[in-house]
Amino acid sequence: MPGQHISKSVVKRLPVYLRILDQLIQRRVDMVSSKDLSNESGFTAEQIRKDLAHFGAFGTRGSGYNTAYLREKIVKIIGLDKVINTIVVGAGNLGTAFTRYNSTKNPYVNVVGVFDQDPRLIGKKIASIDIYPLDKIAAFIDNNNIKVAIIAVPAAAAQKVAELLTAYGVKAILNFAPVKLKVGGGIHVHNADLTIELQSLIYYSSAEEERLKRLKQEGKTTKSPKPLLHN
Amino acid sequence: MPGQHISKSVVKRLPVYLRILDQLIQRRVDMVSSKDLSNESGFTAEQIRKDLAHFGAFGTRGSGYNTAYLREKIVKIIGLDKVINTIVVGAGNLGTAFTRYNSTKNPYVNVVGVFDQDPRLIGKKIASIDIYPLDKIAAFIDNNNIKVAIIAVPAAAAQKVAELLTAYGVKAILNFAPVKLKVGGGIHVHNADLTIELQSLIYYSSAEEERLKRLKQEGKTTKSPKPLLHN
DNA sequence: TAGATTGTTAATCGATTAACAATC
DNA sequence: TAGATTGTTAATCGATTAACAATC
Repeated sequence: MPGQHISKSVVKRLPVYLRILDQLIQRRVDMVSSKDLSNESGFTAEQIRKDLAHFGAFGTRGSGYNTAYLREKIVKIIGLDKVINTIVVGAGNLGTAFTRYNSTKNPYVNVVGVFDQDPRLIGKKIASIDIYPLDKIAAFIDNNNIKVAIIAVPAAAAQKVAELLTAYGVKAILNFAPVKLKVGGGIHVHNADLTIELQSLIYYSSAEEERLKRLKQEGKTTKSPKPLLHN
Repeated sequence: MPGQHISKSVVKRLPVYLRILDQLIQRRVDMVSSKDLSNESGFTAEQIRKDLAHFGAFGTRGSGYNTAYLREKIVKIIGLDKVINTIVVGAGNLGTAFTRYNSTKNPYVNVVGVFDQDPRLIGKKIASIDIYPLDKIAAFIDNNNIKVAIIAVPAAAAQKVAELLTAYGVKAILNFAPVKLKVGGGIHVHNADLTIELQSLIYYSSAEEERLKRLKQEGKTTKSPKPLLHN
């Protein structure tokens, strides 16, 4: 049933399928069932079939999916069938690591420039990618038709950077800064706040029932403080 | 209505509330409404009230939530009311950047050791945290009662590391490696696959309807390849 | 008391799971 | 033909949104 709007959950799973297909193709496996994909991805076979069915009928009943064919389809669905150039804003720990990591691990997306306001970094390189001053960013986005960018600047600077990026045509942002960016309609922001990822994990590291029970106990003695009349 | 099981979506939002409360407290704001929290977080006010109501009644009708009081409650709910020590496995780009980033930006969780199998790194430090050889990890987890760990090793090594960690009592893992980890029941894994985050963003960087239409067109001419009989 | 804002219940929406007919 | 596995429809589940009574 292709045609309708695709949910975020589905879109987030597509690159997982792509990664698995790339691995299978490299191992010269040419057919794969939804059951196999389930084993590799952790998603259920039903869900995988349903996800793919949103875009078309790519499989063969009785035998599964041709890996190369399905890969090609998914690449097109995501939009990775042409060269994708991105920029990283912020050459600190995260920006640098992301740039390096991406250059070796992500065959589909290129970081083509890194931007920072620290003059001492300008002219240096990260994984052979040049670091440019922040005030060159507008021209760069324009000249290179950049549609996707990574924000890896401190929280206080992120909103301004987001406005700069979107003003010059960036449509999608991967945001490492711990702030909710306010962007216009049609702009997609994906938050990758590592502090939050780690903190929410803590919740699961000790028995949750215990903790909630303890909290409940305390609630009986502690009272929610009365609001002060002033302020 | 406190007591029941809390969904993942709710748990993921708690650290966001915490971060905002910390900021408000620092600015000496002492009352905050769900509406205010909504503005800062991007979640709806109704959702925020509902999330908090899972754990108790922390607000005051008519005036909102006391920031210090709510912060204290959330800290306890997540389990951040005592010192949380974690370890990072893998001292490559991502492991190093994460360790540095965490030490300056995450006041609630400490990285107390970094592990790597490369002998040249042993004895060095990252943000004043020692790098230890991988074969010291079991004793370290034991001695320091580590319950949470970060995996930042190559995909091929990640499963083994996960098994090692969980065998010695780690209950929650933040996984940067691009593989689905197979872990036993009761172990929580949070995947932070940066390649996938970025790739799924690409989907939103060009008009989706256009792309899907084009795909549909092509589907009419290209046929799903017949499976070969051999294989 | 009037105004504001919570906590909670009910309605809606969306996503996942189950089931199975279609078909290779 | 028999066995396998897809694609799709129906049922279930869970999460979000809306509405509002409670109450500070």
